[in-house]
Amino acid sequence: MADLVRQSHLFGAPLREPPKDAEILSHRLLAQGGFIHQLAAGVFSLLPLGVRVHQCIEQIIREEMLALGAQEILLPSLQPKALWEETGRWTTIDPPLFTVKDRHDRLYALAPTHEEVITDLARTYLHSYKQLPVLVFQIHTKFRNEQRPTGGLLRTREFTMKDLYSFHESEEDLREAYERVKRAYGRIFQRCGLKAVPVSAASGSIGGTVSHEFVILADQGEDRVALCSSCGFGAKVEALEGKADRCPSCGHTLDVKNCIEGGHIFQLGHTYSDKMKAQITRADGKKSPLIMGCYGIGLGRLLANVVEASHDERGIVWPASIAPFQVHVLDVGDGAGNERVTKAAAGALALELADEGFSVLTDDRDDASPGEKFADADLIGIPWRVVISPKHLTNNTVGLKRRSEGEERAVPAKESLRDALAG
RNA sequence: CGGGGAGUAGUUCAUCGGCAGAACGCUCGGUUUGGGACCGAGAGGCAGCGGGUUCAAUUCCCGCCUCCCCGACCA
Repeated sequence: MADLVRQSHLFGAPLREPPKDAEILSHRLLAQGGFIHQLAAGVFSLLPLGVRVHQCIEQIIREEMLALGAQEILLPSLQPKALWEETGRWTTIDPPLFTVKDRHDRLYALAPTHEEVITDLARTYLHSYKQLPVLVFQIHTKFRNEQRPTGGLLRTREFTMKDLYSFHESEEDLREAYERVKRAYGRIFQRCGLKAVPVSAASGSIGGTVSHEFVILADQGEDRVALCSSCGFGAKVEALEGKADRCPSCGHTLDVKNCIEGGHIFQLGHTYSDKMKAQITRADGKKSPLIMGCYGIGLGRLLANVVEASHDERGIVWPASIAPFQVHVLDVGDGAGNERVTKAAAGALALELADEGFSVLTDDRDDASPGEKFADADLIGIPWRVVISPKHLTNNTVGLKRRSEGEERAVPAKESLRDALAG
């Protein structure tokens, strides 16, 4: 199935000027590039370009989750008040719940996280140690009633999250799974083109004992992390009780740096299973509470983090693994009446590439000048740019340029182009 | 939730008591074409909402709503 989109019909074209409210760089580039559109404070639509990147991230995460042996589920966002009262979080969770009433005045929470619902399922379906360990995950919408959303996609009130929950017979099993998930998280960020490091963190209103955040080092980050250059220790500054100047592990001086949170994993233990009476029968015939872990990554934030980390003065530079398209085909005339021929050649090439399995965006706009097409291509940030012009047609070449590199080079059309794109 | 700022054309912004403006974008015609081209003609507005002052309010006053920024809190 050919994956080909004509830019003349793209829903959500790049804007000449960024929206005035976009101050954070990733917000500006994503909004100007036509990836996202803001509806309300902290509430965004994903336009086709944004959805394509989002889906690439989803796919990477899904692959890593399945590789862990996790099974995909889909849990409801509407959750009855009574369920949240079992853990006490109906009133204590921070930020406070978004709530809605049905026609009978019954109250529901719009789920900010799914520990209650998954624990309810676990106590229904898990009864024996023989079923354990078991890992389940979903990629789904979360609602968080933040006091102040900021930075475009960096902190929103509605967002897509991958949340994974693990169930174990013992704390030891939990720790083993926790380490496996931690490694998978490292791979996820790496595959998305980000360098993220796991550091000790505070558990907040999720609860539990041990937790780690995956943080992305960034000057404009709103959080602070303390790193030890000597032994590799790292912790969120807020998680360090008292002094954040010396490493609690080896005593070396700590470097405090700005960072952005990319993911958070928790060893929950039996906090939720105690409150919700989720128990299994062990080999010795006795009952014990399920031991749980939970693990989250915000997809929109991850997407924004990639833009923060990978851009230049002209626009976004997508890593190939999550780019909205693989190839951007541009036709450029020279004023000698060749537009029709050039456009036809570009259209044909775009279709061929799409038939061969490349995802292709083709800038077929009649009324856009070459400069405008180049500027938009740089802004959108597709890894490969292929230019068809009368000059290239004459020489039987195409202009090939990597978004991440400097100059365009002429390559012989057809096979050479395939080789270059494949390499 | 405290402090600050802002709501006028699709977008970015002028006008600051007296018939609603520009640039860009959009439509039509023509000329252009390798880094955001040009000429001409057009369409496009309850000036966030509600009240008040005034002969007259986009403009002054009051209330509300919304958005942004800085703080305190979070994937």
